[in-house]
Amino acid sequence: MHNIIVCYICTVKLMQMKDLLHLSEQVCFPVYVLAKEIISHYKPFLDGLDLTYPQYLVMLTLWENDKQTVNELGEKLTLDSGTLTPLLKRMEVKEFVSRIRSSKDERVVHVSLTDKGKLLKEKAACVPGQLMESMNVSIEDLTILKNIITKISKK
Amino acid sequence: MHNIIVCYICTVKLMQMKDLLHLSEQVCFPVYVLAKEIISHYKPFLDGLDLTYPQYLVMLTLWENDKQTVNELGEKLTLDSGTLTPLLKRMEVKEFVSRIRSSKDERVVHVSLTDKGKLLKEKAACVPGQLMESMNVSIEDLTILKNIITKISKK
DNA sequence: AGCAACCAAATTGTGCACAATATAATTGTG
DNA sequence: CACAATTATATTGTGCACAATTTGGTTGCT
Repeated sequence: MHNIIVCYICTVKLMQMKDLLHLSEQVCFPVYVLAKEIISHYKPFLDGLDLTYPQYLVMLTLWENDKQTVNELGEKLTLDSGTLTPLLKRMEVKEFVSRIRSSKDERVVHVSLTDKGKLLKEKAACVPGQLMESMNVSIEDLTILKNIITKISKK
Repeated sequence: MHNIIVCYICTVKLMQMKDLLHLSEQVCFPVYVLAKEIISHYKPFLDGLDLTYPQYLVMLTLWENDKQTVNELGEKLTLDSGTLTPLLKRMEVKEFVSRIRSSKDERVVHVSLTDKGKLLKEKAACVPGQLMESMNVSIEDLTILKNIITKISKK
């Protein structure tokens, strides 16, 4: 832990103005690569559940709070209807969710878990643990990553 | 800086088993969102260059080292030919790159910058600075992020 | 030389991701 | 009550991203 901190401080202190232009390139690209890496680590476990990563995110959201509108899902996952509508239709074909248009306001579509979708939660329970093992990362590192992203993203 | 470090240590110490189980979701989802956020911050600047973010990555790679094979680009950017071939064809139509099949080994395609592609480097020089301003993030935070991702990704 | 491995790109197919637009329903205002 | 503004979802079009397969070329082995 201490070594990491010393490393941060040294890196920051040693940075010259010249490097400033270069730095943002070297930061944004690794984030983009890491996101793809993470999804590829999920893949073997999610394959067993017949879910893609974005579909898994929808299931996580619904397991936490069943019956949500497309809009609510989109806000929580930062996805628009152009992405969610076809994705949810594929999940409906697999019978993990049902899409029911509201009778009160017919513009609204409610997305709910089917029994099969609810049951899948048990099978998915081991995914986080398996993932952590597969990524082979320490809790400390993950926590640092989580905190720094939270700080940067909250803008 | 010191506050952040104290915060990490406290967070790690205070974590409960229940939180540990969901740590992967608390990290992986934010990474996925941050990657999308960064690309959306690039968009207004890259629109002015008539480049998408993955196309910009190809240009960065070629500006650093002109004339590379599809394979070399794919390794540096972690993209396969199914992604790169159509992407490079679109960049060829825009006349930023040329694709020339090797005469020595006709399986190999060399990708080079056109004059227009080389000239674009001047116009792109201000992108990193503009992006930093648009994201409104400190160099210290970016450095921490970069270091922790480098540590996690190198596996 | 002949032929099996191997290799580099391209192709095909599925699934996001998002901008722009369309459609239809609801709400607010005079 | 009419009607403009707003809202929620769907649709369309473009561009990745990656797995699986194909095509054609090269290399190594006997």
